Amino acid sequence: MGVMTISDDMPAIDRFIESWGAMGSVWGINASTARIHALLMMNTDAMSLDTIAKRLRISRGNASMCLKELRGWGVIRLVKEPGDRRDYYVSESDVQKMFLAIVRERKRREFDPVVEVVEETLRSLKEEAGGREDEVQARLEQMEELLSTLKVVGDRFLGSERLAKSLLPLLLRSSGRAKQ
Amino acid sequence: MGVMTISDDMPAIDRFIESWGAMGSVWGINASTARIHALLMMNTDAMSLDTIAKRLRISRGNASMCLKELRGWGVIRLVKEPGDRRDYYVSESDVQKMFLAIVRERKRREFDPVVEVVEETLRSLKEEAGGREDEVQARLEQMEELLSTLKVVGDRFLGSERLAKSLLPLLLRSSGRAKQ
DNA sequence: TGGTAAGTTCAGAAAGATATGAAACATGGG
DNA sequence: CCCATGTTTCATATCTTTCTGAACTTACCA
Repeated sequence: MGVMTISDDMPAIDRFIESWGAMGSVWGINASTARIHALLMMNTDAMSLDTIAKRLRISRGNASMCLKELRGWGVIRLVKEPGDRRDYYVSESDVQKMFLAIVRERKRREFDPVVEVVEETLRSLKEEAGGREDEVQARLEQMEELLSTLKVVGDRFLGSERLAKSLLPLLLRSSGRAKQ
Repeated sequence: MGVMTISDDMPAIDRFIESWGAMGSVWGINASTARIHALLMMNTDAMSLDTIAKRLRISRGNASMCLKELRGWGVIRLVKEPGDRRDYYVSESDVQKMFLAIVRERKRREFDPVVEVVEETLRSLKEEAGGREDEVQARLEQMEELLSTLKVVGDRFLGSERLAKSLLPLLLRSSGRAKQ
């Protein structure tokens, strides 16, 4: 059940689902969640929880939690068919938007708080060390710089939908590698 | 013993070590490893495995493995004191360079292979779908675009020391799952 | 009402990641 | 050659994350 290995003789759609699952763990989303996401992206028609769970061979409970998470990221949407009590799900169609939504949210809740603490401790260390210990002071400053760079780039990049979207193709073009 | 919570009344240096440990898990390095790294960054003089393990209250075995990993990332260096059989370790002094070394290496061994499989499956899916199914085709193309953008941004970003200051660490977090 | 077909939650099982400590391995002197 | 000292490896323990399945809730309809 659940996650399987990717082999050549399975249908392309399944290979995609599994590889997207692996992709998920690269950017910090668990495999089941990413697999559901992949499945919905490849299905234009809405799917019920039950169908999804059966298709991916995961429990209904797990599917329910994953769908909740995906709803939380805003990358899927619930649709109701009239005269049917079931909840059906479709993927938002703008893939880049989805991607940004996830990255942004993860940054906000995982990256930002940690960086804040590190910065705070760096400040105390600098104070404490006063002017002494050149080498250490230099490293502290380098680290502060690194952190603030990370923060600024992150904020700039993720701050605005428009900026992010227009920035990406720009980088693409100037890299000299024609896309597609 | 080992990892502790960060509280105001502990010395700034320890607060830094612990917070850098947390930072580590944001970009996919386990806490012990990141803590050792922090300790070495804040110590200009070389430290032996034994001293490190005692200082951080972790086992010598664990310390040994973490040091090995850090050597693998190229962010610490082994130095020998004449007339002493012990191995001493010092951190490379350029923090940004270290950071880049880690991110670059993680990209190479975790991000690139996964992206490659996803791309391959996207290609087969496109072929398979032929011209039919507009909506799905459109999504496939969007995803290909997203992937190639990520790749290009990553390469460009990591290719040049100067540009290379962020984005990927935000995206790349492995939770340690996809080793080597 | 009671029955049923959903959806959600959550305690605990299973899987996975990390850490320990002791045994195996190395090496440099006497 | 053997001891002392230091390092690495690895089976096992611990801690964390993910998943399951059953209990619980809700909404509809006869």
